[in-house]
Amino acid sequence: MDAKHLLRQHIAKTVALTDEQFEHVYAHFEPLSYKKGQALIAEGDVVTSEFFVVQGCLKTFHLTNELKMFILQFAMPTWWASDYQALYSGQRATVGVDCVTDVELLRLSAENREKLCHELHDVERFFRWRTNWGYVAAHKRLLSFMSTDVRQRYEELLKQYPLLYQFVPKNLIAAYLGVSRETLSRLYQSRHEA
Amino acid sequence: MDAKHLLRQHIAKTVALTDEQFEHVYAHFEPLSYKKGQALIAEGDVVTSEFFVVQGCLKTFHLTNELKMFILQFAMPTWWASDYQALYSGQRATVGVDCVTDVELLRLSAENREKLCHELHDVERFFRWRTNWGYVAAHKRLLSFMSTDVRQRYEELLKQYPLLYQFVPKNLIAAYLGVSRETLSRLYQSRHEA
DNA sequence: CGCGCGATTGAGTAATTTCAAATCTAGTGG
DNA sequence: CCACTAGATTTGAAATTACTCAATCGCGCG
Repeated sequence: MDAKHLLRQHIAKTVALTDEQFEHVYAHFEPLSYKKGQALIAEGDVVTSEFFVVQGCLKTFHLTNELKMFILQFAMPTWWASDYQALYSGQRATVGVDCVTDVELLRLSAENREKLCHELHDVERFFRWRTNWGYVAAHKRLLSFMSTDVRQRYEELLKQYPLLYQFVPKNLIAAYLGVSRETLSRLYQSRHEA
Repeated sequence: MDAKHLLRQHIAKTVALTDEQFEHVYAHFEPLSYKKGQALIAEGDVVTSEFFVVQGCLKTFHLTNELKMFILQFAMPTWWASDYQALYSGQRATVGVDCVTDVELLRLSAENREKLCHELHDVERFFRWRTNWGYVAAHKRLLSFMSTDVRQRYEELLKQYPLLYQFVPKNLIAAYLGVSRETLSRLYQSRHEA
């Protein structure tokens, strides 16, 4: 699936754009490719864009004391990623975004997003809904983080992304779950036994 | 500040509505009063509305095994609260919303929200931005939950809501921070000493 | 063959939880 | 005004859990 069609379908789930409208919208995106390990946003950056993942996997994360990494989310195809706090407030990035695998993505600047939202009511609606789902996902994750133990979060993660487990190093999984890799290692051993 | 003016000002921070437009919008809200302890949404409910807090304080929370309570957020005046997952997906509520104090609020049904969003592009924009800020806040909280210890989260909470500490029972504070009330109690003792 | 990196294992330590008991506080009725 | 009760808060001590740090294992690559 190429970037254009993927975005087309993704938007179509929320609002119906005519072909011309979509062409106009699409013209405001910039297709980009990155290699595994490259950074799209580093902490401290000024953030001007958000990214729509076409292929591959991104992670958004935060480093404490330059020591421990915490992963807020993995972004798979059709997901969006950025430091939205920085993007909307103009502050410096407090979270980084980089490539877990080689990725193909579409870049949209905040400027273009606002332009499109003004031009087309339907685009504004699309972004409202997209953000809504993001909000719901963030709350779900917060809740899962607060109220369930590591064991359960691990199960949930495997259920949600069966693939992730295969190509993502265990220390990243641990950083997503919020435990040390040693603890994670011990967890899925006892799981395998059961 | 009465409900109408508060909502007016709140919206004005994002978009400029004419008086007639605002009157039209306001007509879709229902002013309501509740007493401390009353539930606006109980887990398992079908959710049809969201709430704009005019006065008082709400909490959104989840109960595990009917035993432990985890508070996702406190909603103060000009904040919105609901189970947005339930509201947008039609599923049953997984989080409850109830009154920490006596509250005055404005109820907006999902139906009316969508109607208004269709009628006025600016209202759609308002809700996009509102949800954006909610999304950012949720991520901030997730990050704070993952990467900082209880002690720091406690300090942050006090800084963010100096008032909260006075009228909210400690067990709710503990449920917000994600620790037992015993641990919280021990924490702010050693803090007082320092 | 050996190096290097990710993953695992072990042992000791630090922090939080749980459960139980003691203490405190505000509101009520006598 | 005081005693009393219910709910909230604090304290203590044992048990659990994850963490750290260090050592070992396993495997791919030069």
